[in-house]
Amino acid sequence: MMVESASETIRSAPSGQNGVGSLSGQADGSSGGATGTTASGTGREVTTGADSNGEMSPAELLHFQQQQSGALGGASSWVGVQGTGLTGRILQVPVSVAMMSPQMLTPQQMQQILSPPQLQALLQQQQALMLQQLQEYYKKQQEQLHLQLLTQQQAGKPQPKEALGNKQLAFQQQLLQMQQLQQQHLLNLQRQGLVSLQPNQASGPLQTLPQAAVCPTDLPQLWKGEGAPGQPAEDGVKQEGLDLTGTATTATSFAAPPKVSPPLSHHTLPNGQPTVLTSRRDSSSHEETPGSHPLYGHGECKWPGCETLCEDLGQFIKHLNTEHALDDRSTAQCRVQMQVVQQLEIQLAKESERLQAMMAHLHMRPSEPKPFSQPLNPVPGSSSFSKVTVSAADSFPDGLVHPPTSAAAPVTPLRPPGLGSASLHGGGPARRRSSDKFCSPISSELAQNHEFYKNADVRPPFTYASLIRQAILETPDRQLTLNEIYNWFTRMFAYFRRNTATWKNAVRHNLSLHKCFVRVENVKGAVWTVDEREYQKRRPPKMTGSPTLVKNMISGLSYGALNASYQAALAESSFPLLNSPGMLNPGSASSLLPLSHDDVGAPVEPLPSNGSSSPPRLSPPQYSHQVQVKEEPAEAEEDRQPGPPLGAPNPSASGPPEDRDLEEELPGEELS
DNA sequence: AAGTCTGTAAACAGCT
DNA sequence: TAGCTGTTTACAGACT
Repeated sequence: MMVESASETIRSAPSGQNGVGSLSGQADGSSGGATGTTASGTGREVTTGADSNGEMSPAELLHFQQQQSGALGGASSWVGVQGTGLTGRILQVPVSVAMMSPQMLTPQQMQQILSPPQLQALLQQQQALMLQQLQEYYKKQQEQLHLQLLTQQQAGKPQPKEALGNKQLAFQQQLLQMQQLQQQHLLNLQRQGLVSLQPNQASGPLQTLPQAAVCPTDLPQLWKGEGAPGQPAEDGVKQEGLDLTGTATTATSFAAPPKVSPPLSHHTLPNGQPTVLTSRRDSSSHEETPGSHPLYGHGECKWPGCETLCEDLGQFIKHLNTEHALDDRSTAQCRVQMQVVQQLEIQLAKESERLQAMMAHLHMRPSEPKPFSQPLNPVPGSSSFSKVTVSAADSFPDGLVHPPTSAAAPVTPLRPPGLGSASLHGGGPARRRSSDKFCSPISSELAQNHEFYKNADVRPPFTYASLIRQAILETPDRQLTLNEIYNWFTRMFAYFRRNTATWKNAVRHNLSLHKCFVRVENVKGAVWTVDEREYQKRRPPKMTGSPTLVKNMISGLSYGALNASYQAALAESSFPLLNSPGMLNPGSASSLLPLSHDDVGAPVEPLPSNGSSSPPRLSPPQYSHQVQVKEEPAEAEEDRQPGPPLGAPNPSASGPPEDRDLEEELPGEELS
């Protein structure tokens, strides 16, 4: 497994022609990360560690193991947990993505398969799940504590306050140890598969654990508060002005930690359970309405370990004042809750920070920030590619690394295996870009990740030809001047706001080189249009003739990438010329109109309104009919000369006889 | 191994 | 003359 860091790879990159050719290797190398522990191994490790401590009761151990196994249970468990309504706060990563758990795929595969947004969503989901399990566990522990305390009181054997405090202290220690183990497990989960940590980071999480969790030795300090250790915190509570019987004070406000946590991107729910890293929390279950109470929801008391059913708010208030009045028990429970919240906040802050670093490392490796306003420095000699990388975080006011807009959306474009993360790092010629060899439609990808590419210095995983075509097709007239193409590139992709000499030359080169780009002289001067026939034609290998490609497709499907856009692409791929006006109107300018699968879901304007070029779309039956119609001999195919100096570009409308083969193979090709 | 595709660089010509 | 536009050639790397 390669653990070579990205930066090291860049430095060691051979100074080839462009100095970028090696970056694809860098991407692969960085994807592995310092992992090597299987999920099951991690779980065993944690469980064993807890057991060896000897401070976990059998019941607790069993429960903990259940929690662990639930977390390690693989894809079905994940989905199952979500489906059970255990919480609505878990990010809804698509099932297909969730299925790609570390138990099923290698880290490299995960990185290659998952797009940046998917990867982030997956990470967040794991975090959320683990935190949630932690909370669930704490909740159960609090219930036990509650019952324990209740039993003691009902037994008529009131223990001295000190004894009670000591018992709680021990329990607190136990909880914290459990939490540390849980954190270990969480971190291991994160480390083992999805991301690669820098070597100096590899040992970081565990080292930071003691910081994240309150050391048991610190507990007396916490418990001491403003009183003596073990002393019930009643005095302290009163001094803190806490009114446990009040209705306005939440546990959260009470639990404001003495050590202020860093700014967090989370919210703490009224019951003290923080949501994780997202605003997608389920507001339905804990929603605070004007007539509600933070501790009251779903007809029951949300006091930790209580869950007493109350018909209405009034009954709940009564219940709250009677059952949860200011006494030792409530105070102790409050303390526990405070600890829980504090620990979770600390942990969340650390995990959030780590996540940011991970995302930055994986997608927008931070380096010298270069605002877009900075003069571009075209380096004729080329290696500017790998020299400059703008941190995407700089592009966002909140400093967070913003994934593509489809980050957690159920529909995300598949980042095909092999494409990997090469393009993510903006390095090197990303050949075999997705729109050409895989199913991901460029327009769909762009539509979904528009904001991402617009702001992040990430090289789009498409060929120049695909991008040029997309640029042209996005315009109402389906034609652009060279300068307008330039503008589209810079407008749509932050990446192209630099290296102007390089990519502009490439654009010109592609325009001239590919027959699919037709230069048309019109009143505006020279504009470039797309000959869809040529564009489709130029794209081997065909699906029908490439078992390897078929295999790739199947494997791609098996990875659960059958998302909506993909299905749309598949659907349209069955009728690749379905939208081809040229099929309907041979001889017109229609062959320059958008029609390929790439336009699925594209923000493409409706067909031009300038008359002849806006025929209605064909239905599948029509397509089959048009296949025959289009075989009409063409005279203009070879004619790449600019069309008549009219507004309507009309290069070749129907192809030469050899296009028959093309037509027959197109459906399959569309899949590629 | 050969062919193809793609990206990059560069030279060159024509035009404004 | 400089800059832009467009064409062409060459080369390298990845992929089929």
